[in-house]
Order: sequence, then C-alpha cells, then structure tokens
Amino acid sequence: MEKTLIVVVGPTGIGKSAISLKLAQYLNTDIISADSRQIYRELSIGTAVPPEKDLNTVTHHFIQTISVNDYYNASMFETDVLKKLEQLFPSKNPVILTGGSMFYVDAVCNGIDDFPTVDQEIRSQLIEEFAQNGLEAIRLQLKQLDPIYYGKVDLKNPKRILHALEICLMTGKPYSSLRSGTLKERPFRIVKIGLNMERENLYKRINERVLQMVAQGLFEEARSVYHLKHLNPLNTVGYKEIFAYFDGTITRDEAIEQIQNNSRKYARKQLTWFRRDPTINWFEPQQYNEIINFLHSSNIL
RNA sequence: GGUGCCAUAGCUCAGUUGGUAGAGCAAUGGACUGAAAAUCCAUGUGUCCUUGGUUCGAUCCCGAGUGGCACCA
Repeated sequence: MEKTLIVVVGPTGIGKSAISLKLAQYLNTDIISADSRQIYRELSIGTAVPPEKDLNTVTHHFIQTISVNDYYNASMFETDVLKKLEQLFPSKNPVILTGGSMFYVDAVCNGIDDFPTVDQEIRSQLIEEFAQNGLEAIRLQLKQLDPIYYGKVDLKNPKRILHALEICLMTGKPYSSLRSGTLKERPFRIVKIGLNMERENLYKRINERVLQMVAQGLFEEARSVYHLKHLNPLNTVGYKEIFAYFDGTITRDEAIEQIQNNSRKYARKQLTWFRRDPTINWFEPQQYNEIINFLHSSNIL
C-alpha cells in the first residue's frame, strides 16, 4: 500500500493534539510533532506539550528532543523528519504529522532549497553590522551581492536581507542563484487535514488556555529559563511577556493579557498561511467521524 | 440633597480658538525557501450621551435632562 503522511494543521489551541492522538490510536501509528517550540526539552507548559499519559499512549517524535541552547531550523527539521519517516514507514502506515509551525510543515511537505548551514560567526557579524549601521547599510550590501534578490525581497524586513547576505557571503554566489523555486517530490503521499472553527470560539479557547497554563505554573517555568532569555527559542509567546514582567516593565496581569493577545495574533497568522494552501481539507474539531470518512474515501484506510 | 468634574472608535484617551475628528491597544487582511510561536507590510472603525438655544453652521459655546466619579451634608 502507498505510504501516506497525514498532516494535521490548524491554529494554536484548536485541538490538533487531541484529534491527532485519537487518530493515531485508531490507526495504530506514531505522531510526528511539527512544532518549533515543543521540540525544546526546557519548555513544556508554555508550549503545550501533551501530557505524560498521552505521550505514553502514542509514540510522539520531535517533542522535547533538543535543548534551547542548540541551533535548529526548518531545514534540519526537514532532514530529520524524512529520515524518521524512512524508519517508520515499513511498520507504520500512514504516519501522522501534526503541528502549527507553518514553515516546518512546509519544509517537510515541499522541501527547502539546499543552502549551506548558516555560520554563526557570519550571522553575528552581520547582526552587529546591522545594529551599528542600520537597515540601509545591509540593503546596499545586498544590492551589490545579489541585485536580483534585492528586487524581490521585502526591503523593510531585516531578517530576510540578513539571511540572503549570509548565504551570499558563505557561498560567494548570489542567494537568488541558489533558489530553485521548485517543490521537492516526496516518496510518499501527503494528505492534509486543516482544523478551524468560529473565530470567537477559538479566541475564547485560547484565552482560557493561557489562564490554564498560568495555573499550571507557567510563571515558574519562565523563571527557570529567565537566564536564557537572550536565546532565540525563548523569543516565544508565553515566555517573552513574562520576561518583561520579571524585568519590571509590565505587571503580572499585563503579561497574562499580552500572552493572550499574542496567542490570538499567532493563530491569525497561522490561518493566513494555511488559507493559501488549496490542498488542505478543512474540518471542525468535532467532526472526527467526518475526518475518518474522508480518510476512507481517500483510500488511505 | 448640595457643589464640582467627566461623557468622543470595541477599550484607554487626545482634539477641534465653532467649518461633523485621531492616537495607542484590540480587531481584520497579507507576505514568508535554514531565527518561523520569529520577522515584516497593510486596513477600517464613529448618531463626538440626549434635548432645547445662540449661530450661515454646534461634537465644541449657553441652558436643561440622563448617566458616572469625587467631595460636602
């Protein structure tokens, strides 16, 4: 039978984990988490890592497997997941990939072009340069090294410019010449299930979930990683707001409110990304039976 | 009961020396090829509390009403 990856996506707090768990049990398979923050072992409450009993019921991959001190990115995730699928498919089929990190999901489904891994030395040099000389300076540099990409990038977005420069400097070639713009073929079928619900209900769920996290000890968890707040993995909703509270810039209540706000914004951003993907089959979280029927009718089960 | 202050966007408020208004937050849309829960871009919103008066014209000035807050009784 054809190997299939069932991809479950949707905004934060909609209930992807619960449905994936149920599906995985029904299909007797594993779950691959596509979550750029649940992958860090120092974080759990704020990233909504599934409870112990769920992790024991179904095997989850890429949850709390690396440290916030490690460098990690979407391309590494692509490689790691493809390798993992190779191991899993002989005995498990279909396999479920679930998570809200759009870019990570995309890396697995469509692939990312092959660039050298970013040299941290070069990155910090460029960041330093940007901090000292400003956006205009790095723009000019990009204009020289890669005029084609310069004409395409969002010139107001430092991260885009910085990354293009990193690749130019490392390879000695224009970044644009390494971008193929083509999607990679995968040796398995991909079926996408998107979860969504009425906006107002989603927001209510998100707001409540944040309160639950606080009750579970989110502030204590944030305290335990406060000394690492300069690391990128800690530039995360649920932590950065509490760090601001620890720093004394906002009150505790303001921190909680901002976590709720930023979580809602994140959900909106996720929906914006997923909306443009015409291959997603949309359902509401309570339509479990419809999802099963859909999988049957798609010849997956 | 008396006196004073306030009433403008979903919220907090600014403003119009009288020509029907604007910030922040919230909300909404979009971008995205190794930092992605990151980063970046864009977009509304209104009986200016009600009602008389003055005026060519009132959200703005005057009177009354209603509601809120404060102080005095």
